[in-house]
Amino acid sequence: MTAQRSTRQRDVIARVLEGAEGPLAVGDVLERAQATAPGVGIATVYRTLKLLCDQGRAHPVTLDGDTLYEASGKGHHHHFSCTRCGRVFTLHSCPVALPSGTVYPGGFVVETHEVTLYGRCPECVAAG
Amino acid sequence: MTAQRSTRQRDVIARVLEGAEGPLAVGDVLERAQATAPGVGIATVYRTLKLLCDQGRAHPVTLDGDTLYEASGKGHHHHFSCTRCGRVFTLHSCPVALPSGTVYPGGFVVETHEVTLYGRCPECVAAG
DNA sequence: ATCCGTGCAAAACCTTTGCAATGGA
DNA sequence: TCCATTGCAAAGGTTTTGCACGGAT
Repeated sequence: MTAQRSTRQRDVIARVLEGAEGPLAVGDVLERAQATAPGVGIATVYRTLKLLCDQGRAHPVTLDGDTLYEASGKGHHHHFSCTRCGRVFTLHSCPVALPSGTVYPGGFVVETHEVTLYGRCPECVAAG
Repeated sequence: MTAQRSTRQRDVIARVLEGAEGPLAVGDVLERAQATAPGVGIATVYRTLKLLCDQGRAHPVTLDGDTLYEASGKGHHHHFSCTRCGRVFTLHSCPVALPSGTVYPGGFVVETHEVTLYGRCPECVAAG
């Protein structure tokens, strides 16, 4: 077991994920982290994200080919990807009823599921 | 509108996608295309996949961080990823009822959706 | 005969890694 | 003090692009 040190960079990056409105791309994390801690390097962001994922404090979400990261422990949820502005939002209601153990037609035993909705976010709907 | 030419490479690549048992990675497409047309370059595969996607004849699927491609026109379907053997299956029934235009809680206007189920495929269930 | 499409190699990206310097415990 | 962590830059891997040749119309 390696000793973990608490550093300003790690705290800032963890806080960026926790305070986000949805999963963030590495570049977004870097940008937001730099707003609080100028000088943070991209390598640190990658290393810290990997660390947080290994610790189970965050996890990757691949959406539309991009790998995004979000903090764990926010309960069961899904994502909405805006086809106009590209932002990804977290949805707290779930459109499917597939409890673990459900047998899907064809004999597939479902353990978990992921749902992603695509469309216009409220702001983009308002913007026409 | 640019004129489209029919070439051996494009035909072969399109046929590879259409004949696949599920979505394929770029490397798989290259490998299978070369079995029929030796000498096909990776750049042509990328360019042709992009072309087919633009034409709506194929589309990308990102699964577990990898970008895979599959032929279009196989109807509305989703994917089941087996957590034991890693294979991806196509599911022809849909567990969500979200027609285009549905307004989701929060004011999100849904255009399309993607669902991926994870669990044990029939074979892996049988294998214990 | 056009000029689009191809293969090759270089370029552009994204992510990881090596290393000396920094800073937490 | 020790050594994990950092920033930089170089290395790796993947995808895209520039260019001259080949092939479809």
